[in-house]
Amino acid sequence: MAKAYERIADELRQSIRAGRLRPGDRLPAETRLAEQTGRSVPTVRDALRLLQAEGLVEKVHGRGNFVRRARTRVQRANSRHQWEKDRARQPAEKRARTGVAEHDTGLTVDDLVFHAAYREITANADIAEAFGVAEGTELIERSYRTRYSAERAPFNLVTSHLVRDMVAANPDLLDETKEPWPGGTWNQLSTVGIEIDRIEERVTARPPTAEETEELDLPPGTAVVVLRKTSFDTDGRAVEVSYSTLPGDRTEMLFTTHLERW
Amino acid sequence: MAKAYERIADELRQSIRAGRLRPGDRLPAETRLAEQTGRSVPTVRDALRLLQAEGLVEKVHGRGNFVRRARTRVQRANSRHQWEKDRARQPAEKRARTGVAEHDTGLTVDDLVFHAAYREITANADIAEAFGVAEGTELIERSYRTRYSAERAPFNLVTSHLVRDMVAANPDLLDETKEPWPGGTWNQLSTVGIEIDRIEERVTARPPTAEETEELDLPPGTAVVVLRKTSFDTDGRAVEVSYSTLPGDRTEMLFTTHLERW
DNA sequence: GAGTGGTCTAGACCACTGT
DNA sequence: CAGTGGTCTAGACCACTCC
Repeated sequence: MAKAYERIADELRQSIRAGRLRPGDRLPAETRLAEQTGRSVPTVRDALRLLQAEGLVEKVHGRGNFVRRARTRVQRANSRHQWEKDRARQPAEKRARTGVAEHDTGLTVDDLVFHAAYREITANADIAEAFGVAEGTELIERSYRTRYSAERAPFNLVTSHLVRDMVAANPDLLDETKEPWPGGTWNQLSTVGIEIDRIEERVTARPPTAEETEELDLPPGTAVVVLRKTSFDTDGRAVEVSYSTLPGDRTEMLFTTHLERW
Repeated sequence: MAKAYERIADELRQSIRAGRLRPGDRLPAETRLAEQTGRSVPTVRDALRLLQAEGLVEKVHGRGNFVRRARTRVQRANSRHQWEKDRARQPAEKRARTGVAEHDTGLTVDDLVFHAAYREITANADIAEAFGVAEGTELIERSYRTRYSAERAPFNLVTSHLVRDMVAANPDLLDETKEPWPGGTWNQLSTVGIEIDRIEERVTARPPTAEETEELDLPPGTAVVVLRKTSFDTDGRAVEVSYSTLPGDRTEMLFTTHLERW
């Protein structure tokens, strides 16, 4: 004997899968569903919460419960790294025209809004290990936010770290008012003689913290994807460590691996 | 004025972050928390649900609510592909000794339990496009499950597709009783003259379906990571398409990208 | 203002865990 | 068995949306 809220959820789930309820349609009001099923409103709400967690239903306060539409996805391919590397040595005029975010989304600079902030911090154990330096080493921490002009919430939160001594030869790199920098980090590093040779990216998914839910405007039940990127120069030294927090429901990552021939 | 359940959640969250409640500790009973905070039990339960969605609290029926411990992670690196390719041409005795799952987990074949099942299906639009063949083309669909011997639930669900005509030259590839095949798919394909040259992996995260929650024994609020892998041979032809469903809270993926030198 | 979902109460009863 | 969380009820009142 199944639980009441599961049976209600099953019925609605089937209506959605069978197309009797289509994306964007409003479900019957909670009080109405309670009458129809002969259950109390809280029990109906338990069923709707289940469907919300599955991404099938979206609750909108004051308007109703809706069958969820697929959201536009942002693709991010590791081929972007070679592209960024190539772009870093283009003339300044060409570098300014498009950034890696536009490369990923296929949009122009006018469709996107950036925000950058710099801070000086010291390395914690985790970052120190990634860079292979002592804990407490001085770092530049740069935080980036990117969003569509048309939307309120950013689609990523990026925190990037550089070792201060490694980049201090070019004082402009310590100055946030120079953002956005044409050609981005890759060009910045090239001004102090650093060439990037290899990128390691670690991808995990986890539930969002309360702060991330707020800032990325995540619907309940959506996970965030955390991408930790380490860039190594031609000497095998880690030169940049960054963390990207991405909304799990609208991010697709594409990684291509080339193999040695037999 | 914050909502009651949020205030209760904040208090508990702070106790956990400050270390007054440590991983594995039991929280006060729900009735007890209701008394302490002067709220009803359902309101306390709303607070606990919030913390559960954040991965901070684990609810155990009949025992209590607990501060969640970090779970053991399974790492999966794209260096596994070169490793698998190399292994495919080792002698059979060497191939049998260890598989790619052991390579990822660092365990031996005795720690892991496999289950394989074959089916013959026809290509839907999505898979047909990936293979570059017509819809309705005959495919072999193979489903794999892997779990730790000590645990009930598998840590992945894998569905792999091959075009039937491409592999029919070796009838053993159509026979599920030959599993586990020493050297895996890579060796299987080499028996019909296929060498894999390039791998594309698409990673997304999404809420689990009701079936996946059941089969992977996922705690509520945990996302699944879906990895869609396409293998291309030396002629650039797609020869295998597979979908892996992984529990988001215990999977880390590592991708290394090598770049051209300046 | 009418209709919607969001918060909260007070309590009954069931299901699971450990002793 | 005692103690825990899980399900469910019946309803009050608030907050939001749209007309």
